[in-house]
Amino acid sequence: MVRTPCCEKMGLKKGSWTREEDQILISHIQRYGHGIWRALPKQAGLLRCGKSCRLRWINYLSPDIKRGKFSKEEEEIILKLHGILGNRWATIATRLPGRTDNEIKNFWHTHLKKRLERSKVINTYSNPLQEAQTASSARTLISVPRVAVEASGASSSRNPPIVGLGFYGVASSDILGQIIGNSSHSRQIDKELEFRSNVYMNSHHKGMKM
DNA sequence: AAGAGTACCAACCGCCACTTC
DNA sequence: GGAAGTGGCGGTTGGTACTCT
Repeated sequence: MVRTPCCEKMGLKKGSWTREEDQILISHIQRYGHGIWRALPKQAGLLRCGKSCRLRWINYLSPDIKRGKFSKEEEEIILKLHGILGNRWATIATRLPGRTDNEIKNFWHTHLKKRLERSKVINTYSNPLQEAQTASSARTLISVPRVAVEASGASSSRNPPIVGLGFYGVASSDILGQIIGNSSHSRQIDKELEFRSNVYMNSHHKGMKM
């Protein structure tokens, strides 16, 4: 299918947003709502493409957004959910009110990823045998269902097979088996992941209260 | 003081899923 | 059923601020 370009390149502004542009966007959305994003810039009198407006609003201008540093608790939630869900920033963001997928993604790449890598290195040096055993057992659990899922067409660039070690190995024998047998694969995998992250969040909150 | 290297984050791009006709 | 339009997502980039030498 041939797609029309997101925006006509001619005359549309790119790069950082100015205060004036922000104000125009905010007041337009407050007055009329965003409606169809692609039509919004023209209606609001902005020389931006709809996508750019949407991103700006969702990630920075929306009143629901919580700015500032991530708390320890938030960090922990991101780490755990990333272990379960992989790079599904949007799904992870739904568990962190006020945080956007972009913010979480940036935070992951600039802080948590490095920290995780560092701790991995430390663990490897401190206990290489255990590391090797863990990796090997993880492969055993993961390899079979992953191959099957891929062969069945359940994986895609949007929903790649999950490589996080969280619950995936546990899921391999029962639920994934059922999923592989069905036709609407990725949705079910999503639901499964959704469920598991909910389970985590519930247990996490219970744990926090204790 | 200044240049180089690094960290951070806002924004863009391309792709895919969903909806509408 | 399929083409076309739109929204949303994740990966990546580019600019700026900060730190180090």
